[in-house]
Amino acid sequence: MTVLLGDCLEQLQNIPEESVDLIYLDPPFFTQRKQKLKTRDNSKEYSFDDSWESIEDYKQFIKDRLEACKKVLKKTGSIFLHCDKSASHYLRVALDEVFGMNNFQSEIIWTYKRWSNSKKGLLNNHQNIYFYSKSKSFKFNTIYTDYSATTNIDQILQERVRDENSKSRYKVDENGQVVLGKEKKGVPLSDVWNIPFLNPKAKERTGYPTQKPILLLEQIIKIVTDEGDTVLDPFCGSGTTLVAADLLGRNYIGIDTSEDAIELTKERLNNPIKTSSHLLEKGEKEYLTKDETELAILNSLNALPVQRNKGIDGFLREYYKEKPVPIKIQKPNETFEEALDSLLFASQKRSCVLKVLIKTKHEDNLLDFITQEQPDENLIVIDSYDLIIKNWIKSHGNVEEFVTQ
Amino acid sequence: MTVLLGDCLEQLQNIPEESVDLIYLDPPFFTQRKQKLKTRDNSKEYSFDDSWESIEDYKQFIKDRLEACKKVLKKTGSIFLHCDKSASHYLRVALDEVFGMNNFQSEIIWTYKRWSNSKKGLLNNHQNIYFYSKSKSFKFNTIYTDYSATTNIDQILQERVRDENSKSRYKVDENGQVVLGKEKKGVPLSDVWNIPFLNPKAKERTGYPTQKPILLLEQIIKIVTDEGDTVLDPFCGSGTTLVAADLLGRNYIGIDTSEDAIELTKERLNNPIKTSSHLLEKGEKEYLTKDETELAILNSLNALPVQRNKGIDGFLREYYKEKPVPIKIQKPNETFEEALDSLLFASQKRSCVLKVLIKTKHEDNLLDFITQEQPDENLIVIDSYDLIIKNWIKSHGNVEEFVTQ
DNA sequence: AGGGAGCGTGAATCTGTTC
DNA sequence: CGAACAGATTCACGCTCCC
Repeated sequence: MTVLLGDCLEQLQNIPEESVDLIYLDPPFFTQRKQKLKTRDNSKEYSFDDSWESIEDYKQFIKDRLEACKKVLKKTGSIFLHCDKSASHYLRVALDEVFGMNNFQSEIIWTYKRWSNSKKGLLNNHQNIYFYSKSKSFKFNTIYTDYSATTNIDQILQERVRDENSKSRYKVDENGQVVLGKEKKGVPLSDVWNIPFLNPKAKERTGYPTQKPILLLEQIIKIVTDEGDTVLDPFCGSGTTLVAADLLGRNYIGIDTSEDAIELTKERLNNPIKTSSHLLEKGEKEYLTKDETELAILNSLNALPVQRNKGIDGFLREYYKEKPVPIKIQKPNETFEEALDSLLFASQKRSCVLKVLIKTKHEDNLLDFITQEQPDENLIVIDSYDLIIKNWIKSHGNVEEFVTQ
Repeated sequence: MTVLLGDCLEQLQNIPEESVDLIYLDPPFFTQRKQKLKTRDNSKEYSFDDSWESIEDYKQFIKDRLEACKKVLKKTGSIFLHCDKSASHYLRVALDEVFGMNNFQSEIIWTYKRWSNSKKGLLNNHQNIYFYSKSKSFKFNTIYTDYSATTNIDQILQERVRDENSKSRYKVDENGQVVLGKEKKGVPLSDVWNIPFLNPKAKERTGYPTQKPILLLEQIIKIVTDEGDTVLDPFCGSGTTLVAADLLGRNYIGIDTSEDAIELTKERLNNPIKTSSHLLEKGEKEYLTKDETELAILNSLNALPVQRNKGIDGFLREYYKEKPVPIKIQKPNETFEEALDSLLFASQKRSCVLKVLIKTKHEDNLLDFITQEQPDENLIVIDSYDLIIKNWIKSHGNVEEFVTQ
C-alpha cells in the first residue's frame, strides 16, 4: 500500500525480491513527442517527455527496468506490458530477452471504439498488452464467458466419442438417444478485449495523460491474482492500476517519477470513481456485479430501478389507484421481516397503496407468518423463481443432487 | 493471371520491377511443428514443415523474401504480412528494416471466435497482419462502415474546434448549444476486423492447412487496389488470395513451393467457392431470438439462454440428478398447453429430469388443469411476477385502477 | 429453421528410450 | 530395474455453415 516517488529502476531495489504477484507497466510510448494534458478547469498542466534518441535507446531503457521487475516478481507471478503500435515489436523482443520466449503467454488486444480525426488509412482502434509469466507454474484464474449466440447450447451438453478415423462424433445410446455429458462452465476468456476507451467526459478522467480504464486493469488483476496478493505498477501515472487493485482487495505498490502523478494518485486512492459505462451495463456480462440479480428481477417486471433507497428497489411503470407501486427485493443479508418492515415504512411515507415484496430466502420460522393473516391487505408477496425451485428440490429430498460443480 | 511453382525468392526475379500493386504474404509461421490436414474424403493429405533452426534463421528467411518483394512492388503499392503470435514481433522488425518504420501503416487485428479451446491462460482468438506501404503516396480506398450501435451519434455529428491550447473541443454557439457538423459518411474502417474463422463445415474449405477465409482477403484487396490492379501472393498455399483477387476483378500472381498447392490453387480458380457468412452479413443480433423480457427472466434465474431450440429457452447453470434443467417461458402467442407440450417433448428427448415452466398468461379454462394432478411430477410451473400482480389486481376488482400514467 | 457435423488446439496420458 | 525424459497418441471442447 505504498506510492513511491522516483525512477522505478532505483525504487525497485528497495522492494523485497520475489514478493510481487503482478506487475503492470504502462511505460511512456515511443511516440517522439511531448504529452500534455490539462485538468478540466485548466488549473494544472501535466506533461512528460516521450522523446528518445533512438529506438535502441528506448528498448534499452525498458529492458533495464524489466530486469529490475523480474527480480521482485514471485515465481508464480506475471507481468503485463502495455504498448501501442509505435514500438510494440521492440518491446516484445525485450520481453523475450528478459523473461524468455517460453514464458510468453498472450498478446492481449484491447480494442475500443473511438471517434478520431480521419487520417489516410485504417482507424487505430486497439492497443497491445503483452502477458509474460515468470515461470511455467504461473497463477491463473480462468474467467468463463457466455457461449456465442450462434452456438447450439443444447448440443454442447452432449457427450462425444471418436470413431475409427479419430473423427469426433456425438454419442448415442442403444436407442439412438443422445447421451449428456458433464456440466459445462462456459467459454474461457479470449485474448481480444472489447472495453470502451475512457470517455473524455467520464468522471473517472483525472486529466493525466494516457489514463487507462479501470475495467481493463480489473480484468488483468482478476485473472492472475487473488485477494491479498500484491500488484506493482512501476509507471503508475494517475494510479488507475492502484485504484483497481484497491477496489479488488489487492495490495499495491506504485512508482512514478512525477510529483504531480504521485499526488494525483494519492488523491484518487482516497476517492475512487469508477465509470459505469453504458455499453458494459447493457452488454458484457463478465462485469456484472452482485446486485445485477436484483436488476434482472426488476427488468423482468419491466420496473424502474431506484437507487439509494433502503426500502424500495423499484417502481412498476403502472400506477395503482393513482399511486406508484413500489417493489422491494429481499437482500441476502436481510430477514423477511426486516425486508417487509422497511418496505412498509417507505411505502407509508409515500402513501402508496399497492406494494410488492419479492422473497428470495427460505426461512423456517416464517411458516407462522404465511398462515397468519397478511399484515397489509394491499401487499403482494411473491416467491422468487429461484426460491421456488430451491424449495421444490428441498421438498423432494436430496438437495445435494443440485450442485454447481 | 499466373500461378508459379517454386521458391518465391527465385520466381520473383522473373516478375518486372514495380509492377505489382499489392503483395499479401502468409508465410509459414514459426510454430516449430509440422502442419498437416486431410481433405474431407480422406483422399489427400496436405502437409508442410514449419520448423526452423532458430528465430534468427526464420527472420532472415523472411527478410530475404521481403527484399525481393519490395523490388516488384509499385511506388504506390502496399504489402500485408500475415503473422501469428509466435513470431510477429521479429517479422515486424524485418519489415521495419526492409520498408522503413515510416512506411508502417497499420497493425490489422483479425479476430474471430473459434471452436477449439483448451489452454491455461487466455484463448488465442486473433492473428496479426502488418500493413506497410512502399512510399508515403500509397494508394488507399477508405471504406466506411456503419456507426456502431453504442456510438453516441450526437457526438459524431458535433462540430469540433481547437482551442488556444490546440486541444480539441466540441464547438458551442453563444448559448452553449453544440453545433452540428456536416453530414458524415460513416466511420472509416477500423484496424480490428471481426471476420468469422473458416468453419469446419464451410464448403469453402479445401483441406489445406492454415487456409484463410476469402472475406479477409477481399477486404485487404479492396482497401489498397482498384479493378485491373495486380495482386501477388508469394506463399499462395491453397490460393485464397488469388481467388479473392479474381472475384474482385484484379489480376493475380501466385507462387508456392508445393506442387499440391499449385494444383489446388488452379482447381479453385476454375471453380471458386465462397462461403457467405450469415453471421457477418446479418450480425450477431440476428441470432438473438429472445426478447428483453425473456432474457430478463432468464437472467434473474442466472440461466444460460438457449437461442436456437424449440421448447427450451434456457438451462439452469446447475444440474439436477446429473441432468440439465431446461426452462421454458410461455410466449404471448402460445397457450399454456402448447408451451407445456413443447417443453415436455424437448425434455424427454434429452432425458432431463427436472423442468421449469414459467407461465406468463392468465387463461380461465386452465382452472381445470391446475386443480388436476400435474402431468409430470418433476415439473415446476411458476407464475411470472407479472402474472401474479395482474391476477391480484383482477381479483381485487378494478383493473382500470392500474394504469400507466 | 431446428438440429447436427466436423474441425484443430493444447492438455493429459501413454509409450518408448536412455542411462 | 527404475527414473527421467522425449515423443506420440488420445481426449475434450465450442463454433457456425450446411441441410
